[in-house]
This record gives sequence, C-alpha cells and structure tokens, in this order.
Amino acid sequence: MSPLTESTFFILLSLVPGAQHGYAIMQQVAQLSDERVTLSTGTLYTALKRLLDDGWIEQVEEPDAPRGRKTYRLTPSGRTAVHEETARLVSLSELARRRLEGAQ
Amino acid sequence: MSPLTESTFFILLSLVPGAQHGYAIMQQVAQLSDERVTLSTGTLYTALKRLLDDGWIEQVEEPDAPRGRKTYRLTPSGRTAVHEETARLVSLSELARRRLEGAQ
DNA sequence: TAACGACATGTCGCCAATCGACATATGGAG
DNA sequence: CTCCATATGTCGATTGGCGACATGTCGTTA
Repeated sequence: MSPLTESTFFILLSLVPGAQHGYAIMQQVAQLSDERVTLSTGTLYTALKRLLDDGWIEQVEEPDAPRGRKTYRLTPSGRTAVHEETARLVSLSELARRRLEGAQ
Repeated sequence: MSPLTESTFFILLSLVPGAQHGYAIMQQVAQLSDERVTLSTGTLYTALKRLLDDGWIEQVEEPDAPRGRKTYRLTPSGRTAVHEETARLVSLSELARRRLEGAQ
C-alpha cells in the first residue's frame, strides 16, 4: 500500500462522516485544512474517478438529487485505507519528532 | 510550501543527525522505515539532485572520502523544511484521528 | 432583464516525482 | 576469478496534481 497523496487523503477524510457530492467535498477539504488545501476541479474529478475505479468510494443513488449532482460514499475498503493511512501518518510524525529532538 | 513526498522527507530525515553519502542514506531510510520504504537508485539520485538545486542540502568536501563517494548535509533551509513538514504531518494526523473518532 | 457570482461537473495538456531497468566501476571475500 | 556489497548515475514509463478551458443552472441584484 503506497502512501496516499494529500489531496486523495483529504477527499477520503471528508467522506468519513457521511456521503457527499463533489463540489461539497471541495469546499469541505478547504475548510478542514483551514484553506491550506484548495483542490482544483481537475484534481478533484480525476481523483474521484480513480477512487471509483479502485473501489474506495461508490456512487449513491439519490432520486431527489438536484440536477446532475452525484453523491459518493466510502466503501469498506475505502474506510480501511483511511485508517491505514492515518496510522502511517501517526507513526511517521512520531518518528520525525524523535529524530528532531535528537533521541535517535 | 507544498507537501513533501515520502521519499524526499525520509531522505531529509536521515540527514538530520549529520552528513551522509547517497548509498548510506538509502540504507538508513530502509532501516528508519522498518524496510517499508526502500528507495530505488533512480528515486534517490534524482531526489538528491533536486534537493541540491533547491538549496536544501549541500555537498560536503571530504578529502579523505574513498572513491567517488559524495557526502551531503542539510542546509539551514533544509532543516527548516523538515521542521515545517513534521508540523504538517503532526497536525494532519491529529485531524485524521479526530475525524475517525467521530468528534467533528 | 441582463449580468454576475455561486453551484456543479467535466476534459486537456503540462509538469513533477517515483520506479524499475540498465549501465558502470571498485573493493573484499571465498 | 568470480561474486557480492558498495557506490553513483541515466532513461523511459507511469502516476497524479494543477491551471485553463468548457458547459450549464440557479438566485440575487443592479
């Protein structure tokens, strides 16, 4: 399992509490990251396509959805991936802190 | 300041305690990451070149160095970058944990 | 009513970085 | 002498992000 890119990780993170559509994901990522990560539409929609292909997200059928809005939710595999990536980030940041503090 | 790739971050981390040459960096990254990250030579030497260009590492002149060995050390900018990236990882991993635990 | 900005999805081409494969050369051990 | 660890490097393919462009709706307001 290779490390996720920051964009991909934020997209998955924004879907953790529940399903959302693309544009809302974009806004939430900006909010979550305190405006530090602002996804371009190019990044967002190609990432969503890739995540669908990988089976990490799936489209939710919503009959009452306005216009051409498409809503996505995490699959179990996607949720596992978020957990694994979070574990990687935690161990990596702890390793880095130890190194910077001088303790091997 | 965009996020560093995992490879680049590990290379910089391995130089935190002191100067090293390329091959030793490769071995230390493998050891630091518990064999999870094994840099190919392609990744290593192109990354070192890039880091030199960016002024994050510099070559150390060693008259007693055996063969064509080249030793590198962190510059002040490079050290700053490691600190900033570590801070980013810490805040990101904390954000992720909060999200997964359901709080916000 | 016309214009504007927010909402909403999508494609395209460029660029940056990783990876595996290949190339080259030295030193030491068996 | 052959093999392996040491040591540096290039090249081409692939992946992913980004900015620009394209298209269309909806609500507000001048």
